[in-house]
Amino acid sequence: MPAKPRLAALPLAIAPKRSERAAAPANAPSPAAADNRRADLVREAARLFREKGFDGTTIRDIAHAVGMRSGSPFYHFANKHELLMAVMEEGLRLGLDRTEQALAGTAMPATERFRRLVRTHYGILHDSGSDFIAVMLYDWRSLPAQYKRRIIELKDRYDAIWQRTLDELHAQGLLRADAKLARLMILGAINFSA
Amino acid sequence: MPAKPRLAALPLAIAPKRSERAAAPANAPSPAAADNRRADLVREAARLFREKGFDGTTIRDIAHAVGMRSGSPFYHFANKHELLMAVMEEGLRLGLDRTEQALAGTAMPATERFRRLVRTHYGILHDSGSDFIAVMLYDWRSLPAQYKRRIIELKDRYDAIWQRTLDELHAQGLLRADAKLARLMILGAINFSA
DNA sequence: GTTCGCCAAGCAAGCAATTGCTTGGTGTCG
DNA sequence: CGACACCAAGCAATTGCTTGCTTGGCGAAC
Repeated sequence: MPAKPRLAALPLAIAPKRSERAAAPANAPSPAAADNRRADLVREAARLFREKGFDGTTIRDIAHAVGMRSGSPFYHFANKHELLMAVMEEGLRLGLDRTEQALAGTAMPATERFRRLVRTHYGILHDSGSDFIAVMLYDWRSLPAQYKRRIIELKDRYDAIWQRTLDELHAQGLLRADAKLARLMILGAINFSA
Repeated sequence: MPAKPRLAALPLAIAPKRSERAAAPANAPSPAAADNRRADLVREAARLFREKGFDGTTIRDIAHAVGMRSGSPFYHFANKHELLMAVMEEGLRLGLDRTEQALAGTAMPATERFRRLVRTHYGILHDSGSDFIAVMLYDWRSLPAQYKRRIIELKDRYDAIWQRTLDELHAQGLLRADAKLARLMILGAINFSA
């Protein structure tokens, strides 16, 4: 890492600081195609990060993988770390969606919910195109603290779903161990398969 | 990483390639003090690798941590990757020793052996000064394939101890699941606590 | 309908800093 | 002396990121 380029840090407030709006598509003229490239970047970054790690992957690698030149990704992301965060965010959002969908519909016994949680979590980790979550496990260290907060918020939502089910099992006497510890160990066991 | 300096790759066979003997202490005149600095490097490297990752840690960081200058560690290790390998090797050797010691002495029932294995493995992961194994879990990706072989050999010895005990439990009907899968999940659950 | 201004998107080129590693020398101790 | 352990200085390559400019397409004004 070249660290922060200290001298160039003054924005001068002249340029519109373009990548500012990357998070808010607003009123794009061709909304469908517009965000495709951003999504391409996130997808390829996920693949490469998983394969070679965050530090092992260069911006040039990612740009090249989607047919851009080395500087162009910075149009969509302010810096490399925001790209990493986008990968993790996408992964968690996908995981949350799939999990909620797996539990949706009519009520079901806690044991069945538990079964589905395990199955879905395993699926999320191993399905094609789900490098996103693996990146979270591998490269969590590389995410600056300021970005971690955003991701933790999402992860808490995911953990809460598990916790609710495990608490229920515990209340029914079907789980002897402490529910919180159990969650960590069960998720640990499944995650380790990655 | 500056990647491999391609041009300098030819050894030229002129220099005695000093760090060659790093792996084989052989007949040092003052054996006690001589290897201390090498051990210092390994210990501090382990701490830093665990904290900031292999790529996130520079040779300068490690050197500074033991009171050396940036080039000096290369007297003890041919390159950064060999230092990483030394960390993992040390960790596994320590783990093996502790585990064998925990099981030593008189024969004991498989359930008791299992209990001790779990306890010891947890201890290895969390005791002070045992960053070694954590580095293996975190930075396995960063180890070049040629070095991986050496480490895998040691790791197999460790796995074998577990496998023997789990097989025994399985034979006694005390473990219903497939023993090999069980080992992965149990170790996964414990490792996840790191 | 064509011209004009404008914007999203990306390119080409390069800067500044970092980083692994090398080389030649130096103090020290047996 | 001579080896051991280390330092000082620096090289070559890499890397994140910036800057100024080009291109294609759109809508409004003429």
